[in-house]
Amino acid sequence: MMMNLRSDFYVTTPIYYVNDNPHIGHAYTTILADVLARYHRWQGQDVFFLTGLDEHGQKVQQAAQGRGLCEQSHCDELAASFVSLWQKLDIQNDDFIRTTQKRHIKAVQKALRKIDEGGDVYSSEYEGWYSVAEERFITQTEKESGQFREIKRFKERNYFFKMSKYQQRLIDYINTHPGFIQPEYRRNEVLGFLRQPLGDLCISRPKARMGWGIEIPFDKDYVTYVWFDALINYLTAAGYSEDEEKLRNWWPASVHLIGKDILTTHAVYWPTMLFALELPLPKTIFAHGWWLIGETKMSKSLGNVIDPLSLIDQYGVDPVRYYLMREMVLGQDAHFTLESFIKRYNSDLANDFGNLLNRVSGLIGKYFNGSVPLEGTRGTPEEEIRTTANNLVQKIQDLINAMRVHEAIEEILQLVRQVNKYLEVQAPWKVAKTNLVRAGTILYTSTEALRISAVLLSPVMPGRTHTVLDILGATGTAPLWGKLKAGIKLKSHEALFPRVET
RNA sequence: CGCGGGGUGGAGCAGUCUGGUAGCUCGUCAGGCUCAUAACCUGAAGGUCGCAAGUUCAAAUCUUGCCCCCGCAACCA
Repeated sequence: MMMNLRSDFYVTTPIYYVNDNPHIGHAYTTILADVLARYHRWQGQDVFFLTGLDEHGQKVQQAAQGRGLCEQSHCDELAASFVSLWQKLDIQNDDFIRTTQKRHIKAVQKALRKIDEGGDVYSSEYEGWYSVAEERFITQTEKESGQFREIKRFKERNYFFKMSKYQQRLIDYINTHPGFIQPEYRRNEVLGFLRQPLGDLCISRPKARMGWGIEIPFDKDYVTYVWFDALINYLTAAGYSEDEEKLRNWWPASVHLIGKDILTTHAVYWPTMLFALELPLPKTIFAHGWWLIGETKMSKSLGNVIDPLSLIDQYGVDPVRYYLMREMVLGQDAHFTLESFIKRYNSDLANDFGNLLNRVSGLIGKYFNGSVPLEGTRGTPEEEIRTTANNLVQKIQDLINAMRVHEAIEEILQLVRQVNKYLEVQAPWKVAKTNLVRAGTILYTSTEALRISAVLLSPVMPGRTHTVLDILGATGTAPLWGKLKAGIKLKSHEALFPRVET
């Protein structure tokens, strides 16, 4: 990974289009960004985590009209629903950009002027098939698909960005920067795409047809088209229009998280735009897969289609964050089912992690009056646990830097399982009857390993891990072996993750 | 032959680059333990590693051919 050449970390989600309410896809990307941001903060880096909304365009205009609202009111309402979801999901973003904000309008117009002055913009008549029903141009293939109504031959003057000019430069860049587009097979897809001659990008819409957008600074009859508007947001928030100092600090972004559907726009349009703007390219563009809800027909007939977000109210936000992060395999699609959620919840969180807390706190309560015992002399089994825990810290950092979140989580759970096994073998409930000092060593070791697991899991489950650390009297401590203080009275508690009976 | 990814015990994945007893989680069965959220621990059953041929002392791993699944293929968030 070549992501961390600097000590700071700028992570973005796509800006979400406000023609509909937020769904699991939005939630997933944003949680992933939040988890990465928290891990990097925890590593001591300065972090800038950006998310936001794309509020311009025809579909927003239509959605607003359909609800009998003006565009801005419609956007404000949906913005509120996104913000409240982020609160519910424990998202700690540093900025929330909306493309209707003044700073963004300034940034887009500045960028348009810049590429125009650079000679990369021209105006031209575009002729093609136009679907009146869809209110957009369609391709020949789409026309032949028969899925579009009221098709007309249509001619329109528009502004174009000379994207084709940068094709070879982009190919060279991708070839010399292996980590730029991830996962690797997405990079190959982009390179495959770039084997065809690249066209130029239409970046305008006449106001007469679509007025809800940012006016083009050199032609008052036009607004800029969605993608040109949207992509610039990553620059706006980094200070492009109003703070050169800030821009130098944060640009280029460390990682743009995106869904696989918007790979081309981010891996082709955006880099060529940045070339034209004479700005460096983001270090990494990472495309993840999609959540499929159940198994289509099967789950429908079983009546199992549920809104994943509704699980938050029932099970809490941490298990939902955990499930989404653990279940999605790098870059691939994942299946969301209630069954797999409960399985994951019970086996990992209730049986392994939560139950370990109950075991150690119960034993310490019984044999040490609730106070953390002295570590004493470590034997071979204790050194094994300690070594695993110490090595785990570095391993987790490496996995996170490599964007392998689900593997990082699995590694932490391996430690938890190892400690459960260790307890079984050492049986402190037997040892305590003859050798209390030795029992103390066993329990200190187990508790300390649990504490380190909780610290390492905290970016994924900030709430419940904080509860664990609070019970152990160890909030804010580092994942270094020995930070757990002997003599601390454990707080009483309920089951951390009550088992879900099925 | 458009480009690319993949096919590993019932399920989901790792291992393939750097050939050499096929690993993890869940599930199933049997036992153990009893501190714990009927949790935990141990053991077992279960795989011709898509098919075929080749290279090699040795192939899931390298080569070739074939079959099947999936993604991408431009202005559509």
